[in-house]
Amino acid sequence: MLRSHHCGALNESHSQTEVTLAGWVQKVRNKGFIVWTDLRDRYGITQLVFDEDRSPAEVYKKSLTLGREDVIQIMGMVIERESKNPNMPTGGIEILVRELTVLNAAKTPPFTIENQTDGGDELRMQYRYLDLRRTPVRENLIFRHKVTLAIRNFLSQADFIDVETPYLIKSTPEGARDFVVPSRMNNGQFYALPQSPQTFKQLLMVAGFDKYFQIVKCFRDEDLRADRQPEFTQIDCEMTFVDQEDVLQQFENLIKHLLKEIKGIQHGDFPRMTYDEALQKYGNDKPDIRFGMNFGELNAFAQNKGFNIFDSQALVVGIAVKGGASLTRKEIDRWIDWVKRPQVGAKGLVWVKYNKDGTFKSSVNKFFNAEDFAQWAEATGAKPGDLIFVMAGKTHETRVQLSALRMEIATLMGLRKPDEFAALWVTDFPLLEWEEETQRYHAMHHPFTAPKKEQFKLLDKNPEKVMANAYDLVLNGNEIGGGSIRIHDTELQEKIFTLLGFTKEDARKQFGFLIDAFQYGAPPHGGIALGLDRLVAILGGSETIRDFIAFPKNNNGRDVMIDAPAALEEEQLHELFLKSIPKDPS
RNA sequence: GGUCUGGUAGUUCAGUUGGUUAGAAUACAUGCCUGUCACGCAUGGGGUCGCGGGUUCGAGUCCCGUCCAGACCGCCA
Repeated sequence: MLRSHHCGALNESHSQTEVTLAGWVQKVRNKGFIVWTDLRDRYGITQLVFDEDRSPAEVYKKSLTLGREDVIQIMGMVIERESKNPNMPTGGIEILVRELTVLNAAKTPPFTIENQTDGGDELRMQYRYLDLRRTPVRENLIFRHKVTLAIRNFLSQADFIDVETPYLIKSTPEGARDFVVPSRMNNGQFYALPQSPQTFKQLLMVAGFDKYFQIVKCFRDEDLRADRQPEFTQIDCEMTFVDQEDVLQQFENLIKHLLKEIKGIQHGDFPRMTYDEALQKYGNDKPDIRFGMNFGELNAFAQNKGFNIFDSQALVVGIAVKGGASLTRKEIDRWIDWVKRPQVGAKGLVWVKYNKDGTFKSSVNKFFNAEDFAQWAEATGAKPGDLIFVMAGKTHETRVQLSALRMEIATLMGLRKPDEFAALWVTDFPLLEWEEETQRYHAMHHPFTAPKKEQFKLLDKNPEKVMANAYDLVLNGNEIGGGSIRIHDTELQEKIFTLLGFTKEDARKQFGFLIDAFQYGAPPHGGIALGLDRLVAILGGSETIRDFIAFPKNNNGRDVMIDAPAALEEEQLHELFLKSIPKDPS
């Protein structure tokens, strides 16, 4: 052993014992006659003393050469400090060093290894192994470990079995773009990395495993965001002989358990909201319900009063901003500009100040009177002192735009508190969605999702009206999971494939194994997949999943540390039957 | 594919209307300092102002292009 204790272990009770420690030099404080060094490892920091009088001369001399992040080993005596530091666990003691070995000297790191580092994101990612030495980053990963462990324990106790499914599978046209892997042994053919183990977990149900889970990497070749990585981790689950209610109960219990175990929070029963209701009330199928600002539809009170912009639109809808009546004209104009940005795309924004004295002031005073505004206030829940923002336009588009405004205002007003948790289920999603671009239906969830039984007959006449037995789990305005009851009947599955525009041959080619399997006694089943990265980040009080991934990719899907992706050697391309792109002759 | 923001010392940033030798903090180096713990004090080194082109007597600053990074829209069954 290179050490007798770790760097967070020692306190006054160890006084006068001989110890051997090893770790990284966090900081050197040279006071002239005495040198203090903070020695760091995963567990903590212990102060070392090198003293002109008390230390061996050559040890003291060597201590003067120590630099940040050198890896050293020391032997010495635990002594009580003359001046103690009550802010650190080991602040009562220090080690009077008798022997010093530099195990590995370090170059000066490009940024400071401290809680508040001076390094920017890109640099930290490039030297991620240094960034990971920092306490907050390390703690995020330890936090992730705890969440993952709690999930495994919970699911295992609930009789779920962890089964691994393959990463080298087959590309399918539905859904996201696939990452593909060329096959050396099969000329011109490719594997695809799974976007999810969907079909495999269904086959495990056919195989009688009853309850399956896997904490598994999934891959999607789509553009990234703060909460989206090309490879991400799912808690993938499937259950046999269950209906929707069974799945919701099981995983509501999991999330409640995590909140209790990890955050010490007792969360009540999760509210349920249909997809339609979520859009109507929040303009969003993953609403953040921690603060009010519910939508108030104003068509009945705002149309046919001579304001043409409202009269000509399908929907007039508003929200109340608490205390917003005190906003200046300039501040309101900034919001109007904000919603007009191409990212939001609204045409404009009508505002009404509901003053503390009960009067109204608005950008549309000409067309509406106090009685009208009072009805608007009633519908949006505005109280004196609040501000009402109103948008009008096409129904869905306008709701989405107002939702963007609602979320932005809430964020800036500090209403999205990271230590407050509100989960809900969104249910009754449409089974299919009409896609203008390709002029065909596509599955809103995925092609294996079962329609609601009572709506089977609508499939032929009015497919877009059919609801699915699908559900999303939403936490603090983030979709952290989604699932469905699956189709387990060959005939129904084939019908859905047809609706999705597959020919019989295509369906056979893509999913023949599943169609076959369904003919050998497939039980009713359903499941859910939770995004682990997002879940951990939100529980940890952040919406940036990169902070909770050891080696994340950047905006462009690059790993800036190992510099991937990268070109291949000609020889390798040849072996994989891939033609290299000819070099530009110029 | 699109919108926006940024790129100046190892690092994080400031840099006015286009005008003298491009600054601060921190990091680094050297010296001083009898109990530091964000130690303090002094001194010093450190710059292809992302890259290319243009306007101008003169460009870190203005214009065009391009690369890189971040946030968002599209996309993500």
